[in-house]
Amino acid sequence: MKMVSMKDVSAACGVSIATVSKALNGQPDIKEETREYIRQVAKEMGYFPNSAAKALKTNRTYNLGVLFTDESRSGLTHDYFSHVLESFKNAAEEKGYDITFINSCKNRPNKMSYLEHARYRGFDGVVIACVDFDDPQVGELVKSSLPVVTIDHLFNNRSTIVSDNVKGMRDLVHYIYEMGHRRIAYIHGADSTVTQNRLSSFYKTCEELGVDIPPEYVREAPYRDTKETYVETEKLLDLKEPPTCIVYPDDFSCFGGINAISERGLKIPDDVSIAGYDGIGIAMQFKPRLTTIVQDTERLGREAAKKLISLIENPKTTIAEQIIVPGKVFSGESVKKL
Amino acid sequence: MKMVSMKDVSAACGVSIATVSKALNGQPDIKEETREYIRQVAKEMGYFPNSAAKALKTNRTYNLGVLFTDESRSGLTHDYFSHVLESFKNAAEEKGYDITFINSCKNRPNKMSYLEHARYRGFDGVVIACVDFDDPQVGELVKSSLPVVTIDHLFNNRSTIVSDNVKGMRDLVHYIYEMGHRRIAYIHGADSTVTQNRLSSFYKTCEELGVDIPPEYVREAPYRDTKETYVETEKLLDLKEPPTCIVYPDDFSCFGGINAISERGLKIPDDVSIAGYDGIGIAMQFKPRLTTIVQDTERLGREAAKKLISLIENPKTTIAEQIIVPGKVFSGESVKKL
DNA sequence: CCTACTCACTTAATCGTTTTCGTATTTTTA
DNA sequence: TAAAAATACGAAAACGATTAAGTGAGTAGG
Repeated sequence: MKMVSMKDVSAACGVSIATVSKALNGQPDIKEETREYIRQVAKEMGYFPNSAAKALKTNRTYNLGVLFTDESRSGLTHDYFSHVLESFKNAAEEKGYDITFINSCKNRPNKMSYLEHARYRGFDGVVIACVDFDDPQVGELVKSSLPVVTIDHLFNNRSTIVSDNVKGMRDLVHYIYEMGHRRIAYIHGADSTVTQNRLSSFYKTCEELGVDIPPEYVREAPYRDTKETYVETEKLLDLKEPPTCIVYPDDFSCFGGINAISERGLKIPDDVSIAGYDGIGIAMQFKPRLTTIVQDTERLGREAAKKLISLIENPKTTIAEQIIVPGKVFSGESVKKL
Repeated sequence: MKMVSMKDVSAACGVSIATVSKALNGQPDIKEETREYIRQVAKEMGYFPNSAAKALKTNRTYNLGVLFTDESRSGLTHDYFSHVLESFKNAAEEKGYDITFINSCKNRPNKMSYLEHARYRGFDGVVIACVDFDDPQVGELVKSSLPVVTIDHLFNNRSTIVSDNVKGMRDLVHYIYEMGHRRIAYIHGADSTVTQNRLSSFYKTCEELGVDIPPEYVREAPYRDTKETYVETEKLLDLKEPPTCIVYPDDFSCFGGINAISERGLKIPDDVSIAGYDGIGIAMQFKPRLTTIVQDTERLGREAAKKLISLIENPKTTIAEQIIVPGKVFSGESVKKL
């Protein structure tokens, strides 16, 4: 099926191609009735612009690149990031942008770097999340002249949208403290900006509250790994003085802890309290509902899109900044009042 | 930053643009040493093709459109479909295709239909999943001349990849039957092809097995809705002869049932058995692990990509067919041996 | 009535490729 | 050795849009 082009419309209207272009794009030097007529005919003929031709001429694709992979290869199936992406996508679409994935170069037959891929496709801008930020290819992308917004990781001179992990962890610890807990353990995720922020905030808040955290209360398990949290939870429960509350890397990995706890015949929260991080749907619906920090994924995605598009459309006046999106304590039933 | 084009390469090499194009594309009428030289120079100069120009000329974008929305607006955050999409994406990338979302037209400023959007972007093909298949816009897309593959829904003359819901439900019912259950309830999802297949398979299998299903054992709740399954589960438990096993629309919605059951002080599976459908990670890890049908999302996505690309690259020899991907019973601990 | 503007449109170049059709040179064939 | 055929490359026209510059008709001003 042949696409109808401006040429066809111009022929049908008896005007030049330029006139059609201007009429359709709302240029001022076209008489109102001519414009209406052309629009009418174009519509009837089923005309739609050809994005490739438009992009070639204008150097604008109205297409945004999305770099969304992580070491655990969870990609789109990652609860947190899929929500952020969904929101990013909706916000971008509202402004007339489409989104395309920048792919893992290893998959590519002709292997391009992320940056090369972005240039090849002519993305107007790029959003980076959930990746290994130490990857040199990511660095290349960030240092390029493309508009870039990162999520949950700060680069020099770049805009970033971060979930407020410092305040989040702080609020969570405060909540737990106020519920009367003093023996608080934290199984934190693998090393990353996010983890560092949460961890240091955990220590700092505990110190402020005068809560002493023995070294064996702080352990590590990868994000979203129930097997590891299962093991670490066992170790915590085996301590001669076990914690009264355990904070997990994220909601998903909580379930590993829940398994370990209930296998010992212990009840949550009566015998042990637990808390997660993220606010994924299931954790907040399943009884006992999980006490957690709900990250505002909707806003994270929306702000990222807004910032990126602003960077694209008003490069002069848009400043690189860090936008911090607060989360909220969801007080489920998994932390007991002591 | 200026992109280096073939023109630049041709100037640097002292050959014509045509020669550069041919050399880079492996056309046969270029001397081997010239080709090597041009390739070398192009590489050094950091040349990369411009996809828009290429697409304009060849009418091939190596970009696939993905239509992935559903009435509950869960979009990317849908467990099942995000897994299928992830796999589709990986398979497509391996063959050199990128993927771009076809968006919900309501978001578009200049509202295009799905088909118009697909034509505008020049997608080589389109995959459709998780949408309201009765939407006239979807119909328009399916009836168009674009290569189309649908997931979990069959259209005339189109290729589709379906999860084998008939066999899946059959296997699940058989498993439950063999565990000794005779009073089996089924809370099915909202009406759709998927639901119809599962439901009729449920009835048929029960009949074959000589299991009588009283009408009040079959209820409806939307997919992924824990509140509704909670309510329906209560109704089932209130029956004078409650079921010994309840099958839910999907794993996620199972958790609504789990809540209802444990709130009554009943234990799973000792007092009531339950089963889900999907095989989402959490359900299979959390104790008692859920008995469910694991849909082969990896294969669904992969087959969809394979079929779509085949349709694009070998339109003559590729036939429209229905590819049925079987699932597997995951026998967790949520169905008790009676 | 002549000049100077506007207005509304057209001409033509251009974006970066691909591809058809030449054409000049070399190689093969009779 | 002359004609035919193969080889290696170039010129130029597209693809579908945008846009600067140009043009002719109508209007305004003096």
